[in-house]
Amino acid sequence: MSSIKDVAREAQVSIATVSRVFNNPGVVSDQTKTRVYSAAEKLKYTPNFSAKTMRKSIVGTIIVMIPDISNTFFIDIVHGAQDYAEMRGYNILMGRFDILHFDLRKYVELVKSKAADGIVMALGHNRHFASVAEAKNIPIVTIEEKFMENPYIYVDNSEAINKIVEYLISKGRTRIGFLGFKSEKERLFAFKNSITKNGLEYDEELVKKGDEFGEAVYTSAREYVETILKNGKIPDAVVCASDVLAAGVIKWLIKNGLRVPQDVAVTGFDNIEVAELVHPGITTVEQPREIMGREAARLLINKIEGQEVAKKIGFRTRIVIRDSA
Amino acid sequence: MSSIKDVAREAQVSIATVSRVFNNPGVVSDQTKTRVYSAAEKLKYTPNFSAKTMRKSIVGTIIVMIPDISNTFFIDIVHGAQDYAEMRGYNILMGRFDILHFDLRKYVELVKSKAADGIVMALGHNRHFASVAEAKNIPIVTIEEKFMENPYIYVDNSEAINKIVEYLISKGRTRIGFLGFKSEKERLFAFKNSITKNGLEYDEELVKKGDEFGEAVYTSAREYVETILKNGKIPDAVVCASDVLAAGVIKWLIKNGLRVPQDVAVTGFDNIEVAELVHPGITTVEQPREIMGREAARLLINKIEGQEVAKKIGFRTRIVIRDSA
DNA sequence: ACCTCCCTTGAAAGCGATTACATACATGAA
DNA sequence: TTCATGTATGTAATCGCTTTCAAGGGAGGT
Repeated sequence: MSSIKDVAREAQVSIATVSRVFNNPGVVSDQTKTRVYSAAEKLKYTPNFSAKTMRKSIVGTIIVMIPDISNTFFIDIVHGAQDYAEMRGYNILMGRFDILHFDLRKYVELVKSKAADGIVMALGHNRHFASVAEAKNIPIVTIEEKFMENPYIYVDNSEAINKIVEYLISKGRTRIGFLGFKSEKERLFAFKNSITKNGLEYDEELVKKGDEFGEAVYTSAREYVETILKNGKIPDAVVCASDVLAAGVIKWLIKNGLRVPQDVAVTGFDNIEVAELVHPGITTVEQPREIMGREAARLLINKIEGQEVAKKIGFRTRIVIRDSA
Repeated sequence: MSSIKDVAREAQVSIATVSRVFNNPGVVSDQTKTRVYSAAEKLKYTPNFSAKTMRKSIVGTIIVMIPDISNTFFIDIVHGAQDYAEMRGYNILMGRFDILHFDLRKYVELVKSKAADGIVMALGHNRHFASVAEAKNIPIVTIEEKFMENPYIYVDNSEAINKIVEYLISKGRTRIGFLGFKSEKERLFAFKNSITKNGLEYDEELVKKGDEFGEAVYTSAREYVETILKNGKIPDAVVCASDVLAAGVIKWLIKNGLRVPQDVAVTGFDNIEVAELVHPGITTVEQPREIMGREAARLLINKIEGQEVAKKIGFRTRIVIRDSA
């Protein structure tokens, strides 16, 4: 690889001039610029990234961390962040964390060693990770999670659940069940509130806290269906805290001879691809995932570049009506 | 941020010694080591990444490029690559490309500027991108795609399709249709071969080349179903080149009153989450995605580190039988 | 003709590390 | 005691680039 020195020699100018041609072309004469450009082209010169960032305080790379699950929900967030980051001239370093044994230190280290400038954490429903003392003083933005004093992006889960419940009620459903997550309380809480607020009875037996990730999700859905079948108390609608859960519930209801939505309406949450693909299509809540990713990246980059940023940014959700409810 | 110089001063040693403590601790005395460690701790010293890589020839970052679509297929590949890369001390820089207007240059530039060491491209079925002259002489490994003279990872599509076809035949299906991709010929070709080889008639009217990505996939599936319905020639089985296509076909068949698999069996390809989630579950072909990602990373890192690597590595597929066929 | 001022360019310091080479000291062999 | 050897550490060059400071030279003003 040829360096700035080689180009300088080839163009018969100093290395300072070569540097200027690429970083501050305005100050150098046209004639010199031409010479430098053609020398650079001839030698296939590409400025060395490390050398450059060693002199600058900003690297131009941000880390986006998502849980170690394959879920398009998180991918959209990454995409959104990436689009925005690219616009601002930043690259994305993919971080990944094990939802149960989460070690943030590695990534904090990456930022401290100036391999990256900051971190976006898309946490979903993970409440397991501990605070990391080292994580102080490095730029972090989280999504759907508050982490220390850092800015975060969130959606109004209560409002979303309430919208879903009221939609079901407007369709004449009165015995509404809920399948949520073990480690996420907000949606269940919102569900309970919404049910009582609307004058319905909150029935513990129609409510279950399932698993959030991996194969266990399917199992949770199946168990939920088996339970209500065994209890003989069949709800006329089930609100699920994710589309994957909803798809599972639909599948097992149908397998057991129930019709969706005629016998039981089912709603999801997230509006990922699955919601469109299954039959019947899932009525669900859409969160602006790409935009949330963008905004997280925006906050982070602004923070990295020393600007004041908002403490938090909230987004509203939107109900997507399909055939399942 | 404190630098090696600060630590040296604090520990009353030279910077060379500090560097040795972190890179080659064997040669420095225990006493000195202790002094340096505590000085480093006190000053919260973290070695600067750029400064380090400026002296080394290897950066420790590889780029993994996947199409700009949300598909768990590619995510698993990234995960596999990431696991392996981490083991070897490398980070993953997420690349992303627009499946239609693909510009490799940006990422090639990243490698040339030594922001990363090499590229893994998971191409799926994209045949659109042009060769990039600049991409010569940089370490690249592709998945499911041959790109210039670079090593690649592949699966035996013909064998997979043949296995699926023969499975269907063994279940008594004789009028088998195919829904493939516009830009991928291999699977269609394999299908045609398999059909004739097994003494069945290859019927153009039961074959369609659909879209591969995004919303257009659903449309392709719907159009396929509409076409066969309109023609009045209903196959008793449909082989689809992806699970998403298969899910779409199942959905539209059911909507039109046909039963899956009783009236029409449907098979997919990939074994992504969707195959498990929909009802009926999709019988499909599984590719070892994570392992493919791992192997790609392994080849790439070996190449980066100057070892000889295989020209290509093939994987066999496995049929996953569910209810749709 | 002389002095400013601006435009362009070069020289050199410095970013934070690694590492080849040199040096100092202790140890054991002769 | 002397010398060779090995161990621990320091000195300084170097990686490739940015940036400050200085300087050369032409243009314009007086």
